[in-house]
Amino acid sequence: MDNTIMQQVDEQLAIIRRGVAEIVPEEELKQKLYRSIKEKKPLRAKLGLDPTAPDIHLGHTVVLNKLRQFQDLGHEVHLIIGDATGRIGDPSGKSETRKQLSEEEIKLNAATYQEQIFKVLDPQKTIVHFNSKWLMDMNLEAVLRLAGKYTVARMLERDDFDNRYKEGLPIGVHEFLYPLMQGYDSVVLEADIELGGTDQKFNLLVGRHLLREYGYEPQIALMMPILEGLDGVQKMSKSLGNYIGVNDDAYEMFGKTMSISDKLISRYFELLTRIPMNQIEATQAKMDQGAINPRDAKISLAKELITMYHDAEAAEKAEARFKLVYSQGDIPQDIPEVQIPAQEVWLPKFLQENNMVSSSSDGRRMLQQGAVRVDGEKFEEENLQIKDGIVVQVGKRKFIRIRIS
RNA sequence: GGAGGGAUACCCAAGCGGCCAAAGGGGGCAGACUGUAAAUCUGUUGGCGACGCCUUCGAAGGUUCGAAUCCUUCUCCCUCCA
Repeated sequence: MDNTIMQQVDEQLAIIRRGVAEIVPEEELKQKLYRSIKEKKPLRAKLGLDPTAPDIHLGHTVVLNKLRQFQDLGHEVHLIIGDATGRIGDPSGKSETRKQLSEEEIKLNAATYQEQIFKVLDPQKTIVHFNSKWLMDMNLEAVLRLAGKYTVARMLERDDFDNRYKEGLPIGVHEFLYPLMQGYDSVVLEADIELGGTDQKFNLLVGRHLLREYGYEPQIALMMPILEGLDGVQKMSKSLGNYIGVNDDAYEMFGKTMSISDKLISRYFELLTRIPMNQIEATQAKMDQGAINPRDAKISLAKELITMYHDAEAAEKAEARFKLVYSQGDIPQDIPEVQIPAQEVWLPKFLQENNMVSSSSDGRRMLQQGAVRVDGEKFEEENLQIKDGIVVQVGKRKFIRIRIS
């Protein structure tokens, strides 16, 4: 063992370990790193993407950030767009069979996906593959050979299958093939390491198993934690509406970040930014002592995120606007406007038409609950005389400015 | 293939002839408090220019003055047996 190399291994490992949930097995990773440095041969790190949801949010970036670190350490990153697997739909965590996507949809999603992903990854150092290239050409014999590498009992060890099976929910036979296909991708690429969320553990381990079965060195499985959404409890997801999208505008990002739970601050710093760990820990310690207002920590988190996905100037602007609106209760400048004639409007309908409430009944409720303001003053009448430039507000964050047409 | 059980609003779950737009919880939204945080408290949570009307309890029919509730058929799911 060469000590200089060992030192480099430890340095790399320290970076790689940041934020990870689990590395299986870590000892093998060390060996691979050692060999990689010694032979100056980068490791092949793989991430499979299911092109079903074209909008990526910060939850997805947890694993992308990790990949980026691999790139920065000089390793090779292979991105697999699962256009073939997407035809099946990953059964992970699902209680029902997913719908299968058309070729068109997948192409479109894949393009959007890549564009967003390169906000985190270095496109120069990323190799993109479509797994239909090898999966769709497999003949029945090859598929059967692949299927023969795994057993039903082992498939059923998997939590989501197991639960579905126990609860008597249907499991399509084709769904058993999904982890095998994903694992086969690793075989084709001869992956050294595959990344994924903890929910991918089973799939990653199948890949490890298959590499061995096909006579290659098994891949390392590296799992990143699933990021909690804004509520701090449930995982960040689009369908739960508790997410920050990488395409969100700067102000939206700022607002959403400010609304996260305090206990999430350090976690977000750790998993979503490149701020050094010792600095994050120091900030946390100060918050615990009361030396720093958690609000201020959140402001710097928000600015950090905006700088990553937009730029520093946008971050400043977002902060300024935020302070104006919420800390001082003022009405922001750049709010949507509507042109209408000078007249009297019936607010429940008016609010609905401008998407500030979901129905006129809802609008009435808002009025009754004192949630409606006109030019900053609480307004409880149902009818409003339109004047040029007045601002109507519902709740804390919905504004509209009226212009006479 | 046979025998039972189930499907209720965003989710879970009561209701089993009128008092049911449908208990309760979760979630959401709004108000108070704040740091647009958390916790807490309060209100609200189908639609309609509305003290009334319209649509909703898996689907379609039927019984009844009146049905989420009873009957028939159908769809989907579960359990046991083969």
